[in-house]
Parts: sequence; C-alpha cells; structure tokens
Amino acid sequence: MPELPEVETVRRELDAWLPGRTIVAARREDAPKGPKYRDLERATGQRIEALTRRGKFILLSLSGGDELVIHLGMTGQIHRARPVAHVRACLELDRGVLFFRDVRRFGRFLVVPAGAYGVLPTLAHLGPEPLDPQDFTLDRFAARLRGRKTSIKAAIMSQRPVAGVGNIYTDESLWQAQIHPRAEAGRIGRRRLDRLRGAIVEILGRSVAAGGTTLRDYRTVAGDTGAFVHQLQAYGREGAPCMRCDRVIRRVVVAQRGTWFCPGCQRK
DNA sequence: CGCATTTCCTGGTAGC
DNA sequence: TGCTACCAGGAAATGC
Repeated sequence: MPELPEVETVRRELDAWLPGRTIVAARREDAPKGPKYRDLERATGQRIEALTRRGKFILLSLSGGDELVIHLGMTGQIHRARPVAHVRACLELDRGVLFFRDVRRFGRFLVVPAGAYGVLPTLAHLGPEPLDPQDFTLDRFAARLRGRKTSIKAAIMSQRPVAGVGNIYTDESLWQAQIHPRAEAGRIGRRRLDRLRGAIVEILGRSVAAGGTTLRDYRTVAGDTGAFVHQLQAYGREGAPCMRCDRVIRRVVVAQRGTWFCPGCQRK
C-alpha cells in the first residue's frame, strides 16, 4: 500500500541514482497487456533529466519530451538487481539496470508525452500536494470538498481534495482530527477541516521521516521496511484501546475499504 | 457532472 | 496435508 510517504521515500532514492542516466533499452517483461505499460519502449534512447512526485505517482522527465510515469499500485517495488520473479518492466541504463517488480499487477510503468495525462485521469485531476504549504491551503481543500455528499473517507481516497493519501493515512488523519470516516464530506465545518488538513500534513511528514509504513510488501529500493508502522494509532488496531479516550477501536467497511476508527472520540 | 459498484490480480491464510 | 474460499486495495471502467 504505497501512499505518499512510501512513494516519496522511493523517489528520493531514485533521485540519487537516475538523473543524468541514459535509458539504453526500456522493455516490458512479464507485463500485463493494455494501458498500464503503454509506450514503455519509447523511453529507449532518452536521458532521464529529473525526477518528481505527484501524489503517489513518480514522474521521470525524459530528454525526448516524454515522461515515464511509475505507480507502485499495491505491491510495486524498484530493484537494482534482478528479482527472482514478478518482474514486469526493466530499464537498461548506461550504468546499471532498474527492475520493476509487481506481484499483483496493480502498478503502472508507462510513457506519455510530458503532461499528457489523458490516459491517467487520477493524475490529471489530482488535488494539491499536502507537503507543499503554498499548494495545500485550507481554501483549496475546502473548495475541493464543497458540495460533496459522499463520506469524507471516500472523498479523501479519490485523490481530488488532496494528493497521495490512501487507506492507511486517511484513517490515521481522521483519527487525529477526531472526525468520523462516514461524516459527509461537504458538511464538515471549516475549523474541523483545518484540523484534518493539519493532521494530514503532520502525519505524512512524520511518516516520510520514518521511511513510510510497511505492512507486508512495501520495501525501499535499498530493501528496507518503513518504520512508521510502529506509530499507527488507528489503522489495523481493531479491538485495541483508543490511545486518546480508551474506547475500543472498531473496524468497519467504508468506501469498500477496511476502515479503523474510534467510536468514542471521532464524530460525524 | 457525482457517486456507487465492479473489475483487475495473486499470495497468504482461515476453515474444513 | 491438501483443498477451497475469501481477503487485501489503488485506480479505472461501468452504470445510473
């Protein structure tokens, strides 16, 4: 479940390696057919100019005017040595090789003309970057939630009010802001919304500092696990006492996702 | 357009 | 042990 902190951790490792490298050959290996690996071969011969991140997407700007878009999905990993199985794509560089391993095939690894995100609607409509205070303002957050009748959990997960927050960090942020996951997104008051905004920023920042969260599959390029798993206060804690009010944390399903919250101190 | 539902995919595990 | 059934979930596709 790589979310923003996990993806940012990987991006930083790649940033120390890839810029300036030329892609000698880009190819699919055991990759699914269809759009997830579209035009990957077009990266061949292009130099990697820069690496950025938008939400959970890693973007490599290429010298030929293209962008290589990487999404880790659920189980995507980057390796510098060939993994024994589940290699979906491979970039042969002028120095070294990058392997994309993805057991469950939810990841993406494709080439588009720079900025042409028509085939990636989530990226095209992505919300503000939470770790950029100029971008993720209360006004923008509120504007992107205004009028939405769905649950705050579903709204955050849609990537449109804010970029990069998935299941784990939605639950953690709602717990910290004391907001019920089923609260109607468009009806949360400005004061509470600002608490949620602050919680998202604080939690994501703290998780980046810890190298992200590893539940099972997530690994950094160096092969390390993420230590933020030890700081989780709601996610996965069903039956355990709430660290704030001592009531028992419950697991329900909201927006088709496992959702952990405290029925004592999280209010609609 | 918004929103809910379904689909993709496979390793791990619960239950028998 | 060996089998079946089910679960995890980010994004896209589909249906209304």
